[in-house]
Amino acid sequence: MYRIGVMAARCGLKADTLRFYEKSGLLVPSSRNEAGYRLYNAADEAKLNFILRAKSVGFSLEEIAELLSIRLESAEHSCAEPKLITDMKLQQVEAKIKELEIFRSSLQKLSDSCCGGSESASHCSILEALDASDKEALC
Amino acid sequence: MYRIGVMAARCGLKADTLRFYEKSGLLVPSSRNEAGYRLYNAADEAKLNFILRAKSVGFSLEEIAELLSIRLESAEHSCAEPKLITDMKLQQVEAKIKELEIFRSSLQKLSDSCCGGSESASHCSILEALDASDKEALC
DNA sequence: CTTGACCTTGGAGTTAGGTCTAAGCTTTAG
DNA sequence: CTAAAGCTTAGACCTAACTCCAAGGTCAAG
Ligand SMILES: [Zn+2]
Ligand SMILES: [Zn+2]
Ligand SMILES: [Zn+2]
Ligand SMILES: [Zn+2]
Repeated sequence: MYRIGVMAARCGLKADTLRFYEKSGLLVPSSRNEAGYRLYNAADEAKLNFILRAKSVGFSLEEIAELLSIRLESAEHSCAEPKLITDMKLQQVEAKIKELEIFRSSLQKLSDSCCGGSESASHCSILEALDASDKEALC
Repeated sequence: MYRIGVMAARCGLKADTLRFYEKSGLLVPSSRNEAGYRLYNAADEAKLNFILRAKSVGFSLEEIAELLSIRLESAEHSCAEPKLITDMKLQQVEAKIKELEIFRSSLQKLSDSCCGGSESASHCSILEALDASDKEALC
C-alpha cells in the first residue's frame, strides 16, 4: 500500500495528477487510512499502468475511462467495443496527420522561397505569399 | 467601409471572432463611426486575409502577430525573421506529425489484433495489450 | 517537542482560440 | 412610428489535462 507521493513517484507523475485522475473517475484508490490519506495497492498500480499505456498511444482520458469501464466488466462487453474506440481514435489521428502534412508542405514551400538573408524584409517572399490574393501560392 | 457583420460575412468569420482578433492586437479596424461602430476598409480586409492565410498554413495567432508586425515595418526587418518563424513552425509541425505517426502505428496494431466480434471482451487483445507489463507490445 | 515533509480539501489558474450573455444604444425596413 | 436587426461593452464560459494555492491535519526524525 503506497501513499500518494510514493505512487506518483513510482509512475513518474505528480500527486496532483493522481488526485485529478481520481476526480475524473479514472483511478480511485482502493482505500484510505484513518487520517484520510489515499492508499494505493497493486491493483491500483496496474490500473494506472493501463491508463499510462493508453495515454501513450494517444487515447484521451475520456476514452480511457470508457476502456477502463469495459475492462472492469469485460464479460458484459463485446470485443467490438474496444475495437470501435480504437478505430475512431485511429481515424482522428489520421485526419490530424493529414492536416499537419498540408501545413508542413505549405511551410516548406514558404521557407524554400525565402532567402533568409539579412537584407530588408520588404521583398520577403513569405510575406508576399501570405499577402497574395492569388491563393494558388499556398497549397 | 464595412461594419463588423459585413466584414465577418465576407471572410467567413463571426463578428465575435473579429472582436477577439482586435482584443488580441491582430486587427484593429481603421476607424469607428459616430456611434462607435467598427468600420473596416480595404486595407483591413487585406490584413485579415493575411491572417487567414497564415492560419491556413498552421501559424498560431501569436506567430501571426509577429509576422504582421514585421510586415508593417518591413524595411526595418530582415528576411531572416519571417524565415526563422516559418522554420520554427515547420519543426513543431514535423515533431507533432512524428508523435501522431507513432500513435497511428500503435493504434493500427491494436486494431489489427482485435477480432472486433460480438463475443465477450474478456479476452480482447486491445485490453490485454494495454494491460501488458511487457511494454514491447505497444510500440 | 519541534521541525519539516507529507497529506487533506476546495477552488482558482493555465493555454489557445474562440463563443456566448446581458444590458443598452443605433440603424433600417415596413 | 415601431419593431427587428445590428452594434457596443465587460466579462463569463468552453475544452483538456493538468497545475498550483491556501489553510490546516498527520507523521517521522532528531
Ligand atoms: Zn530575402
Ligand atoms: Zn524572405
Ligand atoms: Zn475478440
Ligand atoms: Zn478485442
